[in-house]
Amino acid sequence: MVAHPRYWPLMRDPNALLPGYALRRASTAMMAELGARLAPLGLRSTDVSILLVVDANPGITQSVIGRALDIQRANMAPFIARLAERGWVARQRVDGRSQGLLLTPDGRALMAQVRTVIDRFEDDLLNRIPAEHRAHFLPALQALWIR
Amino acid sequence: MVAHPRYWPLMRDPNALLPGYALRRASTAMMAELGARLAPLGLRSTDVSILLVVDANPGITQSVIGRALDIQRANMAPFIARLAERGWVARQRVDGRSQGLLLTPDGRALMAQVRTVIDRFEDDLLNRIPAEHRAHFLPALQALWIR
DNA sequence: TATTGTTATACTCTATAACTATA
DNA sequence: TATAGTTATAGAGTATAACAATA
Repeated sequence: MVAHPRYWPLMRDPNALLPGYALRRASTAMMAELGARLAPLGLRSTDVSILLVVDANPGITQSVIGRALDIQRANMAPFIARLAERGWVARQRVDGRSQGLLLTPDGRALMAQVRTVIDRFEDDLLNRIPAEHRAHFLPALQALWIR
Repeated sequence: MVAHPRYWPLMRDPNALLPGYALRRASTAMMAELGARLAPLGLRSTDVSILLVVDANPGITQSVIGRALDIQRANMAPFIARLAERGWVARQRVDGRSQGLLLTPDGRALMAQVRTVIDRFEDDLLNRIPAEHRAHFLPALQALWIR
């Protein structure tokens, strides 16, 4: 009889040596962690990405945000609708088709809390990386998606 | 009148400076790329992760694979069923509850093709990273999810 | 003609609960 | 009592197609 798989003796996982696999596992682990920290604010990570762009670019439209964050127009609609419904984002007419987006006073108050969570999260993430690799992390990632 | 958002002049994206955000964008970009390369083989990236573990650990059960790859038992079932249905993986009794998994001859032939795709993909991924950052990439990622 | 915002829809991935059969 | 495999289901994220109003 074979050893019971529950106590598998020397499990070999070839995936762990593949940068692509490690990238996916690291991403899902960190996004789960971030999601847990944002849940008390009623936000998900995509909400935060959108709010940061609106805050830095008052009057921007959801189409432009979508192109920057690589989110389809069709998928932006419910995100913005939810942020507006909760009173964090306001829409102002740009022309007959477009509406510029702004943070409301409530939205700005929320962002103060968001920044506390994000700063802490990013700090903790970087500190999990051994010091000698830390400075290389962001440039390496950016090379994989920017442009 | 404001500048039309389509031609947004100096769009500021605070997200691009956040390691956590860059990690997510890099991961989704690379997984989309891998998905496109695996599609001709009728495989998705999770199939490949599973097949690599089975190949390296003949007789392993799907529960043990799930714990290694962080896939819920309930979500492993349809993956294994599909791989067995296509004739790439065979099940053999371990005890009344468990079944050990093995690659079939067809499965081994498929793996030769899979390895060609994966080797090329991982090579291309690393080569997109500037040389001075490259060696730091895998150790940094592993620190974020291993253990 | 092209673009914005929107709805509808579908597919994947992920998470939980519950069931059976077995240990 | 705990585990393996399974089914059902629900929530996200993501992709395409289509439409009305507008440029």
